Amino acid sequence: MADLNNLLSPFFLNDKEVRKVIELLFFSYRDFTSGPDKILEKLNFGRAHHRVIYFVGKKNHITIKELLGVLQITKQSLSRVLNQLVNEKFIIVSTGFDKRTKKLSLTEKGKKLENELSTIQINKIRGVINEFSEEDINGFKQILYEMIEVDNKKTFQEIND
Amino acid sequence: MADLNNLLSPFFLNDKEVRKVIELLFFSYRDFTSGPDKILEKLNFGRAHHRVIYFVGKKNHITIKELLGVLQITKQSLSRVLNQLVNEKFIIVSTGFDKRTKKLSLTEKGKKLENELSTIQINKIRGVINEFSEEDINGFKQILYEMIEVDNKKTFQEIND
DNA sequence: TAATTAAGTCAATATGGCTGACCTAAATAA
DNA sequence: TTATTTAGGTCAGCCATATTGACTTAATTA
Repeated sequence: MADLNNLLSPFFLNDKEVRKVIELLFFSYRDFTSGPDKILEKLNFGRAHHRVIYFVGKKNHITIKELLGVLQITKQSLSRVLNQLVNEKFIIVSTGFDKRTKKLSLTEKGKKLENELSTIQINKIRGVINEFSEEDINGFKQILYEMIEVDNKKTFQEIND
Repeated sequence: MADLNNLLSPFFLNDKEVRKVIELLFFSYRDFTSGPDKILEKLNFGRAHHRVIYFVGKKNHITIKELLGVLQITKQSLSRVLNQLVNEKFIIVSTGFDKRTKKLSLTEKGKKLENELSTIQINKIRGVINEFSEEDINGFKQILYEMIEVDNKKTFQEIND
């Protein structure tokens, strides 16, 4: 009977309940980014710098084009932020096999910052999901994944090859 | 034995897996806000306007101070956005019982826009969670809630009285 | 009456996006 | 081989959203 109920009409949240989810996303995402924001501020960096550092750390030798695909900003926007990171020696650039391309890597200084920023978010997530079951955590990840648009799901898969 | 395993050592995600969660949050939040962003653009509004409209819609007669508490921005930042919304007749202002305070409300025009924006996000969430069990959805909400800082949990509770 | 509170305003600054126009060098297709 | 496409860069200007600091007004509360 319990299964039947679920088969015939999936669990339904009314508008009021769905709005709570909207708010949970807003509040949780803001607090999720606030930790790194404080560290970045001291370096006169912003969240844009964090994203670049994160994804260069994620995929060593990532090209400008790939990075633009992940971040979905214009190259002019990326350029300003990336040049700062290169000038301040958080990132080094080398030439690819295809000599038109450039490969980005974190320097030791960059790795140190990446680690500092990511550790905050990793610990935050770990602290939270520690209290939940494997099923809850898998459900959480799956729901977030399904909220991503099709094209960006591909991007997510690609950076996790 | 299965329970014992869970009791002794809770389900553990290694750094690589937690990093996937970081990315899922980044991608999903970006796509979550992209729908409304397109509509707002036509009106020469941004996400800041959306937030104001959302929370005024959520709590009719909200005061400036309360709104500042929810949004956590400076009153100078709020002022610019709010004045635009008032000038363009999406929001009306009245005086509170305490005559120092102001009470904000959506006009019919404001309600229409609020509905248009929220419907996109409500449908998106509903479309996703439709595929999941009640347990998964509750887990999802609880995990998001636990990611919120203590003080902001209070704010979340307050706006949902 | 004095202090506090809610709200507003002026000015300057920083960040992070955008568009448009234009350029170079390298790879690839005709 | 020439033409086209691709990867990347750059200059200029614009807009949105946030900040800090200083100051004001009016109303409430101590």
